Amino acid sequence: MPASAKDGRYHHGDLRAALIDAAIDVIGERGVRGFSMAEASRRLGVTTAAPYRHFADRDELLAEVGVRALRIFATMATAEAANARSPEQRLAAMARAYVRFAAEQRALFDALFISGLDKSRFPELCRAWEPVDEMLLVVDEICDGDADEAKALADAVEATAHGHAALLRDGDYGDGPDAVRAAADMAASATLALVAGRSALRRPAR
Amino acid sequence: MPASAKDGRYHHGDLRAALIDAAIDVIGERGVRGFSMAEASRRLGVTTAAPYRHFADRDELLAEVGVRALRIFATMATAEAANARSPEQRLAAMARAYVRFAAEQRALFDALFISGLDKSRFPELCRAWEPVDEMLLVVDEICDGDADEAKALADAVEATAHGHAALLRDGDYGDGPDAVRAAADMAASATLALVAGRSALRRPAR
DNA sequence: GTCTATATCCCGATAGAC
DNA sequence: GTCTATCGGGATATAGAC
Repeated sequence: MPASAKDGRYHHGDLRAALIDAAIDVIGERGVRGFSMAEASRRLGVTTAAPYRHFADRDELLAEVGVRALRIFATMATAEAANARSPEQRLAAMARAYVRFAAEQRALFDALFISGLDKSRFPELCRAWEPVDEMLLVVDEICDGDADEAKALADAVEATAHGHAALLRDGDYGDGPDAVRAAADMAASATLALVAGRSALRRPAR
Repeated sequence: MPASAKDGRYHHGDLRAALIDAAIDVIGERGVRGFSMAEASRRLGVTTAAPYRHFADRDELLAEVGVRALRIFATMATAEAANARSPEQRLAAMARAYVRFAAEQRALFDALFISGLDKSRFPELCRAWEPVDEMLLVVDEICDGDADEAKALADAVEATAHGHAALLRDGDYGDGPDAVRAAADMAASATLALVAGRSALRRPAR
């Protein structure tokens, strides 16, 4: 991460950081599509040109929001997994956290997944996935010894968690806390089902 | 594909239908974010105000694209499932079709899932899901008699298929035909794993 | 009832002054 | 680093031609 602005001599000590915060606020209130550089600038009392001294374009700011999103998700997942007794339960807890993250940090989830951002443009954002990948290494304990199966299980669990989170975000499960709980439960039990049926992951599927 | 626009002058034969086609073309070439009413109008040789005689706003046109998307997906899934011998294989074929749809009909998938469209605003679009839901009723044959398990399995399979499709679209599995094949295989085998481990779907996940 | 012409407002982005 | 000024473009609204 490039160093942010120095201590505050100007209107904003750290416009760069303030823009990231403002972006999250705006996305939270109006959605990613309602977010604009202009709106963020307005909230911070700077002109619409000011952000471009810190971010090449709108997407670069969104990517920075994405980096923060992944940090927060990793924190949530770690906390959720802390109480789990078995590797299977840890995996299920991660899936649950994925869904809760989509619901509780909607702005961050949206920046990451429905902003239309081309993530490959931002190496920093790619690197931000690493902690998540590392957490998924629990699969090694589950599949002990079988690396192919472990890899397949990790992929399946990630996709399943993502699917539940995305469909929840899309309104497929309804709205409100009940929908979130339901989606989290579904993701967790689907994860356990994948673990239980994991021998099917290695066979050619056709 | 309906008749294209003559450039210029007089009344368009069926601007409404032409706009839907044009929208799909533009999204295919420039992505959902690159799509605008203005661009579609330009391609059809009408003024930027003309589309608003047929669609209240940009989202209403996107929703219409979404309706077509679901029709085409249902066709693809039906075709893919036609050769399957068992209910399990039909379910896996549907998951495979979901992923292939995301890859082969990127414009339609994007209109549906990464346009940021609020689908609940469009009842017609909600209704367009029905054929998909009906196809998922194969789960009843798999879980025979156990309605709760069948419901849980259908939800899990849909989320898993969606997750693989979304992550493929996001570039997580790389690009090109190999990535598509890999993602489709993963979705299919994950589906079979869910079937195999489905007894875990009913138990409280925590 | 369909489209053109026009006009307003907002946004992304850039250039150059302080 | 930020501001002023500015360009190009897109989303709509309205008025009027056919």
